Amino acid sequence: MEKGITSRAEDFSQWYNDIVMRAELADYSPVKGCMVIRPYGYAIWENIQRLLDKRIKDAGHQNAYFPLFIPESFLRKEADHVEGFAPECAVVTHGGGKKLEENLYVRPTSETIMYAMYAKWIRSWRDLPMLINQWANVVRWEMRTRLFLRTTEFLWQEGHTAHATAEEAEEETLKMLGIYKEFAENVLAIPVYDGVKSDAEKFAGALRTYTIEAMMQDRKALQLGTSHSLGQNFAKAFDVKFQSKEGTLEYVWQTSWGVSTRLIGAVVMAHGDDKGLILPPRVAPIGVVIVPIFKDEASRAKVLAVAKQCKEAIGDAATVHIDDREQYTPGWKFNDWELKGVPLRMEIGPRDVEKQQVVLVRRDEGKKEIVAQSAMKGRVLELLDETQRGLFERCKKFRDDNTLDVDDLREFAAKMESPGIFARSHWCGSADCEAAVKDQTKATIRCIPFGSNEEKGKCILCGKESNRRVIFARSY
RNA sequence: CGGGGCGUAGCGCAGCCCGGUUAGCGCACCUGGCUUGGGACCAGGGGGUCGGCGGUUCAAAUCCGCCCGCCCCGACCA
Repeated sequence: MEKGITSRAEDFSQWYNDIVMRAELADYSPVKGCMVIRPYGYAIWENIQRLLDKRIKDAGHQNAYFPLFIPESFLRKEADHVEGFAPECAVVTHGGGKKLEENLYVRPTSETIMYAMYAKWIRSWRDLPMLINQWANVVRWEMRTRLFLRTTEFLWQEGHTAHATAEEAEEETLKMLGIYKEFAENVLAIPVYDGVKSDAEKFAGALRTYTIEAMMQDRKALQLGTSHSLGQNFAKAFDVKFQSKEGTLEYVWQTSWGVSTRLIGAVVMAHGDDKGLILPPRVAPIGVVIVPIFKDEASRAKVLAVAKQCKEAIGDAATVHIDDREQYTPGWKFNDWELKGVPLRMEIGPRDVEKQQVVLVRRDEGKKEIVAQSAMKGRVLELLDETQRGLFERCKKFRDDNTLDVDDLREFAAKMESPGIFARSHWCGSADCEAAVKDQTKATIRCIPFGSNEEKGKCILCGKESNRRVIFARSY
């Protein structure tokens, strides 16, 4: 393995690519714009899936699977939707050597194919709410791709629900956004701003789009997840109706929400350092790596025996890996596991065997700590916990320190350029002002945040009355 | 699609300007030895359509033309 990763300060984009490739999360594929998720990266995704899937199911949803192909006519049924997605779709025109009667679109998202089925399945208010989630791949023919952040094909989950009332659908939309926020903060250790998107940024076909937005270490924003209040737009397009208790025929109110493999990119850019990845313990494929150190066959046997005892003692409380590769020196392994972002390293050498102790080193802080073997398990779990919390706190402080109230456009533009910020600024609500700000500063409205107090002010661009601040940033 | 850069061993590169031994170096890989508390060392070894096609020439990685691919920067986006 080659030494040296581009530093974040030197070139953040290059650093990101170096980490993803060198930590063996993903690799470029023979297909342009597509990536191969390698075993170590996929293990992170599996952890994300497992932990998020539990939350989705606990909230009452069931998993199902719908087809990859969508008839062209389905996509065309909702005007905004087709306008938003059709240009970036892959289209199948031939099958079995023959031209198809109707083109099939490879799903860019599954609203249309799913709601065509909902129309069959929903008859009565008793069938509601319908709460279905799907784990799937989708394809969007993006111009420029970046590993995990934007690839032609990506993996995600998409939840799609149907409700009897607007209120219930709205409640569901916000509930799922809340689950995403809790997941991002407690599992990925990434603090997020939650709020609503401006009309310009909302999902094609939605009434409203809610979002969680995080700050990466280059101070750019990354949208981690969205939850859409679809209203009755799709219900009307797909004729999804139910008979109410009162006997009337009503269109359902719908929601959809999703997060993708982009979350892995977020973890890299939120926590990593110049040595490599730093994984939050809750999603790390390996929580603790034991590096044995020995001089000869005799010490080797003793050290490995103690390593195995430690692994067994920890049991299911954390995932432990013993790195007993013989062709590498301990120093090489230290660097390798730091690159891979394993949150906690345990060193065991002849001295430690002698004194019945182990050496523990947190990945994020790098300080060595000697612990008696008798106290090892408790301390390991404590340190994993502290790492999980520490990563969140560090990330939150960075974000908060770089989130500023800005009321002057010149200052706004200057700070967007360098060092880059989340600007809390007033906005009059007009799409023209929003577009002009983007044009002049490359910053977009990430969200109109929840929980911000009403406050009189003047639009950052036009100076007209505004009654709240919104968050502007440059984004991925 | 516009701008920039790059294609030589698995990876990173030198050689090209100024054509001429057997195409070279570092890392990785294989064998053996010796080592292991922050990226060890020694010896031996395997691996190449020099991105592709065509042209110039006695002779092309090197000069010329066309094509292809990839990466980075913009417009579009989870």
